[in-house]
Amino acid sequence: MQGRETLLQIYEILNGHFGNLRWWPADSPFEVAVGAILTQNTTWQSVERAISNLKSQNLLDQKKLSTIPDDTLAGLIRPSGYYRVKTRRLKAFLTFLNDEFHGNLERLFSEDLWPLRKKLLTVKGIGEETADSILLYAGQKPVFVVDAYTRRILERHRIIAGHPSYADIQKLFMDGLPPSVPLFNQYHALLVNTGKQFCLKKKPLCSQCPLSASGEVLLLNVQ
DNA sequence: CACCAGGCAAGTA
DNA sequence: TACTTGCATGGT
Repeated sequence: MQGRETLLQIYEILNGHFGNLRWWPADSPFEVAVGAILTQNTTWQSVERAISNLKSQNLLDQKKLSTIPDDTLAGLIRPSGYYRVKTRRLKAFLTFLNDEFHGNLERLFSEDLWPLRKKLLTVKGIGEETADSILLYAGQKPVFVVDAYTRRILERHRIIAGHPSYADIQKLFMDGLPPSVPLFNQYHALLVNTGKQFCLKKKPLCSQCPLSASGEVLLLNVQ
């Protein structure tokens, strides 16, 4: 598995195109964690409405959010879609936070990355991407976030073939890059921006994508 | 009208 | 392990 040069090469191309994205704007790590759950299979724009509703009621903290009725919470996060499911998921996370870490995110993030990741994955409603988003963007842990855009971009550019698992793709990046939080943060942001602009499901504007336009050879097959 | 979005869990084979 | 389905609002 070579890849190190290629992955850094891709990063440089995208970074040159988009610049610093300063991603996951939020006022607190707690807001990041809530946003990570709300954004599941949903546009960020929709999530912002939900977050805005919570903020307007001053509910965006661990204590208040865990005590308000499910129906109230559901009504507020409605614009983000799957609002009943996401209500359960938020409550499950808050319960987990209360039970295991005295409701304290600082305490949660004081644990080591991989054991903590494993614990997060036991929470119903927190899967790999959500866990990694929380760990990286809220907890400043050096873990690479893989999402639908990441997979699609890599497939379209034939950097991966077949159907590698989340763990396979994550390993590709983490073996091929230095474990830097700012790097992982910006890289994932770049991939999402690239996906939104050039690699949509129905409109693959690959010819206009910076990766195609660069003329670089980006062939790298995993496995 | 159809299709998609920064997933996940539970069920089935 | 590898599919399939339900969840739901809001934008194109």
